[in-house]
Amino acid sequence: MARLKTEDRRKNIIDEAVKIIHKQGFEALTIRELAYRVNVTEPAIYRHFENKEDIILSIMDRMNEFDEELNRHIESVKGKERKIAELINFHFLFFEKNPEITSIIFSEDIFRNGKSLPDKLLSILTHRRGIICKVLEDAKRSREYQGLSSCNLATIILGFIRLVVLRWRLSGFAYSLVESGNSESKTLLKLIYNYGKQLKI
Amino acid sequence: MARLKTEDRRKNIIDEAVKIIHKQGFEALTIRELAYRVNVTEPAIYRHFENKEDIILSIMDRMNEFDEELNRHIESVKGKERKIAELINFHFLFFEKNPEITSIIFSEDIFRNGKSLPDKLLSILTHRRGIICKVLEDAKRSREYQGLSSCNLATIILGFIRLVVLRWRLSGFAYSLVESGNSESKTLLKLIYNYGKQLKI
DNA sequence: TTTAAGTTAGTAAACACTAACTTAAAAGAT
DNA sequence: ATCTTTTAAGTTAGTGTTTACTAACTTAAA
Repeated sequence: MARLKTEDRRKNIIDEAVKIIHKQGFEALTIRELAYRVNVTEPAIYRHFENKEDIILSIMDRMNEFDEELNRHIESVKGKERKIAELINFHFLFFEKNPEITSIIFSEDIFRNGKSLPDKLLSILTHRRGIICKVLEDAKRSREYQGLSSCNLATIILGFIRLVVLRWRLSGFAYSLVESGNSESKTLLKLIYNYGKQLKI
Repeated sequence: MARLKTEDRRKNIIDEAVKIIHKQGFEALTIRELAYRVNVTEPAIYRHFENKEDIILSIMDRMNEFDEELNRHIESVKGKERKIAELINFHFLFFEKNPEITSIIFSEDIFRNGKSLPDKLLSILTHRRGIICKVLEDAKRSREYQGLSSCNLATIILGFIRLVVLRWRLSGFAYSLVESGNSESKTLLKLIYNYGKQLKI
């Protein structure tokens, strides 16, 4: 059996764990299934993780992938005009390219049990919301939109994105999220961008 | 042991099942826990339900409670002016009054496994979306709003509501959903209602 | 007396995990 | 470069508990 250093094996295990959740649902994430997918025996898993909760905490850390990309995106649109449209599009692009991560990001019930999972989840979601609010404040400062509360707008935008993604997931990822999502978002963008124009009159 | 007719016992069992999911999460819904809560032994459960999946299908039927109330609400606002605002408020009122049902309605992953669960879920969600679209078409016909696609608007509104409710749930139902939700929805209503006004100019 | 709901006493399988043993790979010695 | 020792990753062989569920028996209610 080819041995991996614990760093690499941990990544290998979490990669497979995410795949299992994505394809079969959280209930299928057993140590047995995981060991099978990783091609080691069950006890080998415990060489790298203390227990199952430890594994799930590491799965949650995968959400950081998204947050990192989100921050990169935010840096890349500084100075651009339609930051909101770009932000929405970024979400759809990212998720379409990484469907597996939607099985973690949009499945709050997975992380409900355990000692430290709920707190960690709340912290992650709060932090991300903060990022979006800041983007919207930036957009507001550069007059991309006016007269609206940034954080309330964040709720509208994020809620919209979540539902569009959920429908895509429930369809079995059966169509292009980017096309469908951006088509639907025209209405939301219309509302936001034209609200500013109306206020100018 | 006081015996109930199967009709009553089934209701008793599903009531308790919903409570378990709400308080402890889906994972806690074992036949053992359920029997304990109902005050019968495990095999007694099987007098009334074929198997666990049968139980879960019946839990899903509880979503009909909401849809029935939704239809009642729709009937009661016919002819009124701000149907959209009323609709959003209805959601928050209903969920605040029935927090347990949010543990079913907003937990798609629960219903992921099993032979018939995913299809049933999709059917329920599609049907409900259809209802909301119709309400919005009605509102459009009575010029409550203009220039927007009803179904895209439904996505925006439903997505918003879902996220507001999710945050309430994650807070441990720690504040008034009606107050908080309606406060946040002012921005969305502003967008929708003012868009119509802008088009008139 | 009959029926149907409830019980006791299991069943097979799965679950998360441990202890002791094995061995591949890295580190150290020559 | 080669050999030896050490380390850490992987294995076999379990453990105790829980899970969904069944068969046969009991009993409340019609």
